[in-house]
Parts: sequence; structure tokens; C-alpha cells
Amino acid sequence: MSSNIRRSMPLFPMGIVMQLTELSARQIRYYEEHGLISPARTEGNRRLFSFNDVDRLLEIKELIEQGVNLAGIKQIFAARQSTMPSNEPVAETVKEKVKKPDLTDEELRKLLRAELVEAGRFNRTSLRQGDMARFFH
Amino acid sequence: MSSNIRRSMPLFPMGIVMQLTELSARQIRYYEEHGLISPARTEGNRRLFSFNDVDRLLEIKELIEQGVNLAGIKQIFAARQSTMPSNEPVAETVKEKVKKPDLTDEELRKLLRAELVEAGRFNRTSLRQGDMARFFH
DNA sequence: TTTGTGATGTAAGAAAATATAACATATCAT
DNA sequence: ATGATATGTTATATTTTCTTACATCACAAA
Repeated sequence: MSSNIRRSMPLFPMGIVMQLTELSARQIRYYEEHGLISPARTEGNRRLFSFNDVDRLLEIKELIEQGVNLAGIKQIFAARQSTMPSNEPVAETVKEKVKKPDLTDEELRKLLRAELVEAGRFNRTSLRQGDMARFFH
Repeated sequence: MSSNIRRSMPLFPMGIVMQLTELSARQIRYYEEHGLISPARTEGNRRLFSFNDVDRLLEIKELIEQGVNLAGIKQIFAARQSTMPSNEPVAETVKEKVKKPDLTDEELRKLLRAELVEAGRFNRTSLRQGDMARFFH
């Protein structure tokens, strides 16, 4: 499903993610340092977080609040990765590699934009305004 | 509906919006200057755009490509505002004003976070990861 | 108790991203 | 030709984020 593209698209800067998660920059960077998340970077090396990244940070935060340490969280994530069949079969990943060998961030955004325009056109005439939201279903 | 909160939440910095819309910073600022959008600001005065803002910019871009000038676009938006009954009845706006008299950005983000946590909990155990996306339906 | 480790805070300095303002330019209708 | 509209460009200031280093605090192990 192409919603994965959307959910993994680098969109948010550090400041927003801090507010969204109520984590400190230090914490977020520390979690990255330990491989729990891998936000994208701008050309200028600023972190850009995706919806997935924010999701993950919220999970991390919850687990930490429940007393799990980073090592534990790492295991939990790893276990999930290996034991869960995953919505997106591995083949899909391969297929994507084949069909789109290394989408750049810019290409990704073009894709998103295209979908947005389309989604917007959808309920623009009949409703009052484009709804970027329905884009995430 | 509370999806309005989400759709109007200030999330994106200028750089991302430029890529998402393929508009120049100059253009985006110019459109704001002429009242076509009103992005929020950080404490430090940086613009923060919402999904709605991006939607609007994409609309503006399309209309401009179709030869409509800013004055025309302004009229179109104004007309939409007044003639369309709007999904969200006016009463709702009033109600929100009554129940939540002036939500700050921070409060808005707390709301979003809360919903995210909940949404995450939903398909976290049975699926592989939280799905911030389903949050936007 | 002392020591070590994990998780986070804080501060310094550099670099990137963005802000406003001013001036330039191209198109187009008058 | 003139003037307005829309956008590009440049300069300068400010904010935001980056990395690195050191401080701290809680807790487990020795």
C-alpha cells in the first residue's frame, strides 16, 4: 500500500516533534543514537521526522514510562520486526526496490504532492476546501 | 468533527512546504501578504503551516496555472466561504469557542498527542507498529 | 559504600533555515 | 510608454538545530 510512502515521508523538524511527543531534543537524539529511530536529514543535516518516526517516539515514551529501558525497547522492536508477518510482505520491499530503485526525498514529495492535488480536486468543487487529511486514511 | 483540529494544526516549516507545493518562499510569503493563507508562527516568528495551509497553497497554485490572478483567487475563496454551507456548521465553531475558549498551539498539540497515543495503542499489539496515519481519515 | 552504567540536562560554538526589506525584472493591460 | 502584478534576487538579522563535552541523578553491582 502506498500509505507507507506517506507515513515514512520526512516532514517534521525537531521542534514540532518535541511538542508532539513532549520529549526533549536530548532524548530524541539519544534514542536515535541507539538505533531506535532513524529520521531523515535535510541537505543541511537537520533532522526530518516522518509520521512513523513520531509514532515510534510515542511508543518509546510509553514504554519508558512503564519502566522499560532502551535495551528492552530495542528487543521489543526487534521481536516485532522478526515475528510479525508485517502488513507489507517482504516481497513488496523488494518490488519497490526493483520498480523504484532509490526514491530520493524530492521524488517522494512529488508523489505526495501529486496525490494531494488529486485528493484536493476531489472534494474541492463539491465541498468547501481540499482535504489533505483524507489523504491519510 | 475534531479532524479540523488536526487539519489546522501548525506542523510544517517553510522548507517542507516549498517542496510539497513546489512554490518558492517568495510566492508563499506573497500569498500570505495578500491574505490567501495565514500560517501560524513559532515564538521566534518562523511560519508553521498546517495541512489546510498546504491544501490551500496547492489550490492557489492550480488556479494560477489556469490563469487566475490573486484577486480572482481571493474572490473564489471568499465566495466559497459565504455560499457554501460548510461541513462544519457555524454552531460548531461557536460551540468550540464556548467549550475551548482559545486553545493555544501547545494545547492543540497535547490533544493531537493524546489521540495519537490512543490510535497507536490500537494497532500496536496486533500489528507491527503504531499508525499515525489512520489518525487522518 | 563506592563504583559504574544508563538516561537525561545543560552549555558552547557552528551552521542551517527562515525572516524582513529593498530593489530588479518580466508580463500584460491600459 | 506606463503602471500594476507576480516573482526573483540579495543583504542582513534572528531563530533553530547540530554536535560535542561535561554534569547529574538514579540504580545496580561489586
